[in-house]
Amino acid sequence: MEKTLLALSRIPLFHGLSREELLRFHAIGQEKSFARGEWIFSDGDEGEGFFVILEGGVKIFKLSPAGKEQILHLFGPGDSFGEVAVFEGGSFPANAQTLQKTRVVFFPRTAFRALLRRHPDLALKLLADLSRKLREFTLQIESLALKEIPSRLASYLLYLAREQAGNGKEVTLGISKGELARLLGTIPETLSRIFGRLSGQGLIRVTGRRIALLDPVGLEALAREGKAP
Amino acid sequence: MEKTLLALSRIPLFHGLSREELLRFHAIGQEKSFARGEWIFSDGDEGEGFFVILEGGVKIFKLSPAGKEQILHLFGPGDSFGEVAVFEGGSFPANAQTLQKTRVVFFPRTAFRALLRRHPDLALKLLADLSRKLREFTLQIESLALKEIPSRLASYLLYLAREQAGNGKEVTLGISKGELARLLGTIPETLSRIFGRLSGQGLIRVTGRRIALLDPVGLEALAREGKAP
DNA sequence: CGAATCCTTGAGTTCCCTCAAGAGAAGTGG
DNA sequence: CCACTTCTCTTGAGGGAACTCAAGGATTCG
Repeated sequence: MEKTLLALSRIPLFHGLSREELLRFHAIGQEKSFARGEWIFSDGDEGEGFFVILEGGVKIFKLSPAGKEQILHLFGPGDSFGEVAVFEGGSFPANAQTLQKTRVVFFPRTAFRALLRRHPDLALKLLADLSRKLREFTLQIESLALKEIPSRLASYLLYLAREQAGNGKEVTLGISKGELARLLGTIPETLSRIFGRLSGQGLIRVTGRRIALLDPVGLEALAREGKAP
Repeated sequence: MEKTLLALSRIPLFHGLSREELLRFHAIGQEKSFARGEWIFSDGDEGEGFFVILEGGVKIFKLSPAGKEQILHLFGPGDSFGEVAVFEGGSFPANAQTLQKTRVVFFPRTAFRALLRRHPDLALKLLADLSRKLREFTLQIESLALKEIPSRLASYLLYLAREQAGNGKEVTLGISKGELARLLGTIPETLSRIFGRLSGQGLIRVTGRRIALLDPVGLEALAREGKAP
């Protein structure tokens, strides 16, 4: 349908493609819709292709056998996920679940790879895309291994402030505090205590999902703190 | 020199290239040598290109301001590293240091990208390469966030057993126990205690850098253990 | 307005780290 | 080959950050 074609043209991955090229990708893409909280795929599933988000939000996460969750990525419109299974190994390396009502385009592995061979520019864009994800993972590993939780939270708040530039030093969490805990590698109880502690120190003020960054300099210092050797 | 050309042909990334194609990559590659413990690049450095290891070993790692180290990758002959800076962002996302005397080939960013456009097969190989690294990172994040240290160690020992297949359930650490601690996200003291505990439980026997896996089934169970929700 | 979810707060525990010191292994030079 | 330094590893005692368990408040939503 035409609607999807227009949507595809707005996806960064496909920027710069001619209308004709776009049509080829449109021809192999399949639009799919998911309700809030639906599973798109599970860790270890055979990956028959990858996804590009048109609308909504998706979390990519790992689960421990006992059910503890670690969020790896939060993705929104224009982001792609599941590429790993297309280019290597064949199985998805984590779980994917929607955070809201979500529309995606699914690109089947074989058809996409065949098309990719004839579009070196797109291959370079995908290389950049995977590289960005690798870079984000290095930051997440650094966060998990080398920072304490208050420092991880400060880093995340400053990251949000950069994303939501111009909000006058106030950021809005796009996710619940429970999800945020699972993104930062902790649990809601601990996160709640740390919100309280940082508020007590005058670094932030918490009003529901809105966080006022009262002392950006102090937060920067906290974000930079790391564990001892 | 001819020697490097032969070495290039043995690198998985360049498998399947014709002699002529190989010569083009050989033409832009620069061989470099490093002594043991030398820094190849630092976190945040401008990345003018990437590296392929001919001989030796390299660790990629992050440092906290206080000097705590987290190893992200250990690479050996045939492995490449530093690609992230070639395709996105321009700076290296972590530090790289040799573990032994090491020879590498350096491919300058611009020349490599230009060449890559004309070799879609190589682009697909690089996509597979980056995808494998993304998959490994998901495992490492899972390990750091969802497993306790004994479980991380068991996972690593079983991973080594798979790599060093056929050694009759005995593996050899390719790195010092100190490095292993920094790979698993802990410190030598803790690792030493856990080696002791697992030995006491009859799961392993430690003789210097050689570890006998006395109870693979028990180790599998330990490796699968995860933190509670 | 009640149910369900999300969040907060408290008390107790645990895993792992810090600090400190000694034992062992490995490489160096006489 | 042996004393030497140097690096690596082990062991002990103590402390702290974060987790578990439990229950009460606050939102949200039908």
